[in-house]
Amino acid sequence: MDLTQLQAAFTGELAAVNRKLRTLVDDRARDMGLTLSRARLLMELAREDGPIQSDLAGLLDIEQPTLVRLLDGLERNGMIERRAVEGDRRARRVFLTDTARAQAQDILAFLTELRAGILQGIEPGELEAALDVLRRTSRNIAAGRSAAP
Amino acid sequence: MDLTQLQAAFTGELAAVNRKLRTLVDDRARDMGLTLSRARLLMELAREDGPIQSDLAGLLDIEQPTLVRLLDGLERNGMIERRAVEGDRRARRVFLTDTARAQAQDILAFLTELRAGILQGIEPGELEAALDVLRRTSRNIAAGRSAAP
DNA sequence: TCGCAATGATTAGCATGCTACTTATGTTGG
DNA sequence: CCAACATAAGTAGCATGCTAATCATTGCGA
Repeated sequence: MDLTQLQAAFTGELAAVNRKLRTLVDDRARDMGLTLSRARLLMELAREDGPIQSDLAGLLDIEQPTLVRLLDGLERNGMIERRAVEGDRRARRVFLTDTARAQAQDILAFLTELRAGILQGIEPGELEAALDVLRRTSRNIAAGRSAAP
Repeated sequence: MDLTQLQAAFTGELAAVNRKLRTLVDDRARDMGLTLSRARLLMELAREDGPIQSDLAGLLDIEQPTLVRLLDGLERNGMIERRAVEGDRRARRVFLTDTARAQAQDILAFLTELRAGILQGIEPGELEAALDVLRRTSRNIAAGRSAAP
C-alpha cells in the first residue's frame, strides 16, 4: 500500500470509527436520556460547575450555537440550569441540577466502562502513539485552516 | 496519565479531529459544490460506476436513508443520475454524469493533496500503527453492538 | 399458486455539527 | 461622552448521521 492509499485509508477509518462510536453510545445511553455529546457536556460540568456558555463551548471545542442547542435539550430534561451572571447581563452561567449531579457518577462509570470495552486489547503504548498521531493531525488541520488563501 | 484518562483522551481527540476534518474539507470544497461525504461518494462511483443504491450504501458504510439524501443533492447538482434496473423494478443504479466524470480527476487530486497536507510530518509506520488501532477499535465496537443485551 | 417474508428505495423525525446573522449589552478611544 | 467595536447568547438554515416506518416489488415455500 503506497502512502497515498494509506492516508486515504486512515482518514476513511477515522470517519467510520467516529460514526460507529457515536451510534453505539447513543444507543446504549438512550435509557438515561443521554447522547455522547450531552454526556461530554455533563462530565465537563461535573469537573467544574458554573462556566459561562462561551467558555463552556471553548472547553468542549464546539461552536456556541451547537452548545445552545445541547443546553436547550438538557434544560428540558431538567439536567442543567442557566443562571444570570451578576455584573454582566449578556452572560449566563451553566450549572448541573441536583438530579444530574446525583447521576454524574453513574454516567462517568458508564462512559469509562464503554471506552474500556471499545479499546480492549489495545496496549497503552499503542494507544499513546495513536493519540499522538491524532493530535498532530489536529494541529496540521488548524494550521491549514489559518493558512487558507 | 493512567489508562482510563488515556482512553478518554483518545476518544475525545478522535471526535475532535473528525469534526475539524469535515469542517476543513467542506470549507475548501464549497466552490466545487462538494462536501466530504459527497466527494467520497463520487470517488466510489469513479472507481466503479453503476452500483445499485443498497450496494453503494454498503461500500460507503452508511445507511440507506443517508445515501438517499446524498444522492438527492448530487442529482440536483447534475453530478449523478439514477437509472432503472432491467429485471428488478425496485432497484436503481447510480451513474456519474459526464460533467462529474470530467471533474473526477480534479476532485481526486484535491482530496489526495488535502490528506497529504493534513497528515504531513507523520511517518508511514506511525500512520500504519494508528490505522491498525482504529481498525481494531472498529471491530470492538461492532462486536459490542451485536453482543448487546 | 398464493401468501408471506425479504429486499430496495423513500419519507419522517431526531441529534449534532457548521456558518451567517441578529439582539442585547459592555468597553473603549477620540 | 458617545460612537464604534467587541462580546455573549440565540436564531435560521444547511448538511450528515441515525432509527423507525412505509411502499412497491420480488422470491420462496407449503
